[in-house]
Amino acid sequence: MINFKDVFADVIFEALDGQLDKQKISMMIEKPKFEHMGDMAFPCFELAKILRKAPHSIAANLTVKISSPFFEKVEATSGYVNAFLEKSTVSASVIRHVLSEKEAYGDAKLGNGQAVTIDLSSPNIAKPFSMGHLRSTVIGNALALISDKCGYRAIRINHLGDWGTQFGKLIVAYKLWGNEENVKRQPIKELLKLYVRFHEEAEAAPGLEDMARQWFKKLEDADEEALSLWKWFREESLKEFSKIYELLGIHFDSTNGEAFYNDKMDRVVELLEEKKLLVESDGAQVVPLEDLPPSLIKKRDGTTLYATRDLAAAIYRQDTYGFGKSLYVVGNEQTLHFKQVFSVLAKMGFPWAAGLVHIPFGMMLKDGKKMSTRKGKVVLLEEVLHEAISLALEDVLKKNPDLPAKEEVARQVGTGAVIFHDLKNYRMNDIEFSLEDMLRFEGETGPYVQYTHARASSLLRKGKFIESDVELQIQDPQAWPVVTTLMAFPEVIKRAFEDYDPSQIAKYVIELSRAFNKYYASVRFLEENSQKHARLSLVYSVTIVLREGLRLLGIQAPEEM
RNA sequence: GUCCCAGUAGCUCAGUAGGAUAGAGCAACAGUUUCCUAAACUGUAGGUCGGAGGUUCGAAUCCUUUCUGGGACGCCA
Repeated sequence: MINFKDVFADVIFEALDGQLDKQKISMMIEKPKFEHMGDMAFPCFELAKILRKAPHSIAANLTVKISSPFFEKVEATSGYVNAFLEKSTVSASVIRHVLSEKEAYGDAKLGNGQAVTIDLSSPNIAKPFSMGHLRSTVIGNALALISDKCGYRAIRINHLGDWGTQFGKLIVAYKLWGNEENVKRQPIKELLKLYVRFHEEAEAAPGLEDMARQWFKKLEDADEEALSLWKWFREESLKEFSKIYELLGIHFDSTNGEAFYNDKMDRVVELLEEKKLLVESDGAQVVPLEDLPPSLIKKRDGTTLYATRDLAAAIYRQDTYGFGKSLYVVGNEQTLHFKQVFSVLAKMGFPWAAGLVHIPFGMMLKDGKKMSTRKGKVVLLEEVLHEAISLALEDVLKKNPDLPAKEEVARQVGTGAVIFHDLKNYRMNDIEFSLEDMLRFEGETGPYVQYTHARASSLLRKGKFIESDVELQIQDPQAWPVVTTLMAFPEVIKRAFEDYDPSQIAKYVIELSRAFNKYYASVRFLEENSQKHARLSLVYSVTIVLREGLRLLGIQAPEEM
């Protein structure tokens, strides 16, 4: 596809006679605010200083010198050179391109097949999968899909929270108040109940905390009873989590959690000692850092900490996957921790440390506050998903009772709503939990985009459109915003990858849907006339790009709903 | 106390490698279906871009300062 921005930059460059380099010109070109100002604009204010002339006269001057078969008109307006693309030529070029590339449209060759590991989801065993974990899961999954689209090879790692003192507490609570049947029936719910009860009772009986510490010690010493309880809790929890992952359509390449690195910690400490980076401080072993607080490697009692574990994990991942980039999709409250870990790895002399990136995100808040597992104040993701799916099913029954596979479509739409709701906003924003917002299917939502896709698909079906009908000469003026939006897709993908920001794709599919729905309202597609094939060719392009955009967010696009 | 993130319409948010008249959605109100999916579309109303300084031809966007909310600051992860 011709890059029309480059074309515009070229003609400006020539008209300017080398007074500004092409790169600079290209950066200055912007999209005008309003449609009546054309498709691309070049502001002349900066030139005014260099040329010592008024911007509007520079613009007028440039305008006269420009001519290109791709522009139907170029005009000078209040200091800008505004270019209007030759609609029929450009439309034909865009549609031809999308339809020949299909779902490969927008593929970028940034990664050259390089591996990128993505640390995502990472729920804690024996704790409910909360709305908070949803964020890491869907953002991470979208980044994985976007990375693949950009020529990387994404490796999804679910770094399970399957180790730590909480298991001591859990074992104590289970031995005191738990029973096997209840745990088997509803593992997470029951384990959470035990966990919450432990904290309640521990307030009055501090001895419980000591027992918990002892049991965790036993676990670390590979005590048989402790270990078998731990394994069992882990398995049951994982079974529960996999239901959610299945609903969301997410899979992992590795579920090696914290426990996996238990036997790899000593080596890290040795390495740090070899490189003379460890220093004693208040009885603990730390690595001092410039501009950052020191990183704690070993506690006073000789045991390791989470920093040690993350160091071990990073080294293991480099050895195993040879990643070029390694992304950690973890909440922004851990920003300092990752800065420290990355900085220690750099001090250790690993050149690949430059490829480590923390992808922080804002919290899911409830009544303006962080949700607390300990007090049992969490919203369970699985319940939200089921709620969303059953609401979607109600809508399907109401609006499209003859639809086959209603349950599957309801699943796609319900989960689509939940995922999209999370991805549509910039990830650093805190999100106030609102079931009502999450289950909304109208306006700027996942179902709105899915609905647009279904509508468009329906036109192709009813119009009996086939590949050989493709016709590129579209004439409707209302089609133009659709075409220009389609044209922007590859840029959006690149930007989303570079900023690690899936919300840009979410915003894009909304924009494309809006443009298409306006078009839809203005034209009768299935009328038999000379325009039918050209119109449906554009509709076909829209379905391809919407489906691909949604796919990159981890959302499916049903053909009917 | 130090550091990080955020503050834009009643609500949720776009817009932040400075540019033209600050945009959507929700909620409110008024419309659109003998017609391809009304989960849609059209219109009305709604703003001192937290405040104050500064840089600039030009600032929601950059700098300084201040207020508010959230978070992090060594033996939890």
